[in-house]
Amino acid sequence: MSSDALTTRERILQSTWTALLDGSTPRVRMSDIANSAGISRQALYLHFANRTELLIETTHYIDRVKDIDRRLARSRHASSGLERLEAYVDAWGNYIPEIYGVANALIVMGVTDDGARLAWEGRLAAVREGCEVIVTTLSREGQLSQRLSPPEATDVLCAHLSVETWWYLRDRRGWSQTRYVEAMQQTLKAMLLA
Amino acid sequence: MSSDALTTRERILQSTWTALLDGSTPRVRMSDIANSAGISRQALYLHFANRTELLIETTHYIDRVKDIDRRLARSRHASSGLERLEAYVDAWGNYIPEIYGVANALIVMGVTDDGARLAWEGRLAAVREGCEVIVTTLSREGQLSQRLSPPEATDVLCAHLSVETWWYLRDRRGWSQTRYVEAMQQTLKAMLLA
DNA sequence: ATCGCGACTTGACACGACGTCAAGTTGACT
DNA sequence: AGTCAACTTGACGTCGTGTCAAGTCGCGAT
Repeated sequence: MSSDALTTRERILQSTWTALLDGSTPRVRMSDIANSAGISRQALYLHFANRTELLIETTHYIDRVKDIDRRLARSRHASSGLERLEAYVDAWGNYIPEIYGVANALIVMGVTDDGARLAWEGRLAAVREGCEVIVTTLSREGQLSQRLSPPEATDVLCAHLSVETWWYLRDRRGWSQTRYVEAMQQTLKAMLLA
Repeated sequence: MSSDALTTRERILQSTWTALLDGSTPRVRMSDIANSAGISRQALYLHFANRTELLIETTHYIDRVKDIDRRLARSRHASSGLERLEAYVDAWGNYIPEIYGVANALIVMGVTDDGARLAWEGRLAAVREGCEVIVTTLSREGQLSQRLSPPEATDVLCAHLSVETWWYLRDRRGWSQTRYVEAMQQTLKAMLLA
């Protein structure tokens, strides 16, 4: 309970995050996390039921530390759909690098683990909601391209903002983070606007 | 050697393919493949060194059976860049469903297995080459958008033709295969053309 | 001061999947 | 009849997850 227990828990979450992020170990093991947190492997299970739960809690920890809500506020308060789109791509596109390690682990685990899959699907659903608001706004303003119905436009927008696309351009093709955001804003506008 | 050995090998490859495709087992095990091929698990290792090699050989088997070269021929022989783009999206977009199961297995394995990662990266490189030809043609014709440099346009094209994007739209959002191809052709044109 | 308790440790074990090894069996060709 | 390749059966080592049991340690309440 006391402040000591909280500290250990947070040390575990922090270790998990950094271990997933630095990528020195391809598949981060429970023992890696334990070592880096300075406790025994078994002690992890005193704080988290299993690997899946630890990963999910780590995403919440990151959200808390990085204050995702504040980042999205600008998009929510934008006046036009176009501004909304740009602000959203900026906020989400710059959030991806923060959660990439955990996201990737959840995606990979999702193949066999229901908990991991559900956790990641929750994330995707949240992103899709954001996309839906943007598309609805654009549509109401008559800005949306005739090529796509609003639901289709939402899907396409969401698909192109995927972690996988970010990873390909940023990691494999060596794009800078700012160029990624900029190009995404431009190409998505070309794709979605009338 | 004789026809019997060949038959067993092909039965294994066929079993691997269908097992990965139907998705009833989340992570296809060597024993699943062996059972479905009607041989013992150990006998698999008489034909393939390990799981990775089996998966890679399966991709080659599918290429042979599905005749990927013939499918891409139309794109290669197209006269204009625009035609090339449309034919390529059609060919590759309709090929994804065929290889999806194996692709996914390779991607997931690639996290820990170098062989699997290299095999899948080879695929990506081949797709990127195709994209590069299209972009070069468009650029030579003066059709390419000013928003993106040719290498950038190639990256963007390749990223949007990813298996992951296909999977999201087709599997998670329930798009039909024809709608996927059609929408991809349209949105990519809007994105890339001047 | 000491008792109890919660946080943590050490060491052992079961399980599932991959991969390996050794000792058969089987069937076709010579 | 003998050989050889393909295949089988059964056992084993390895690695990572998750569980269990028996301890240690420090701290706060009585």
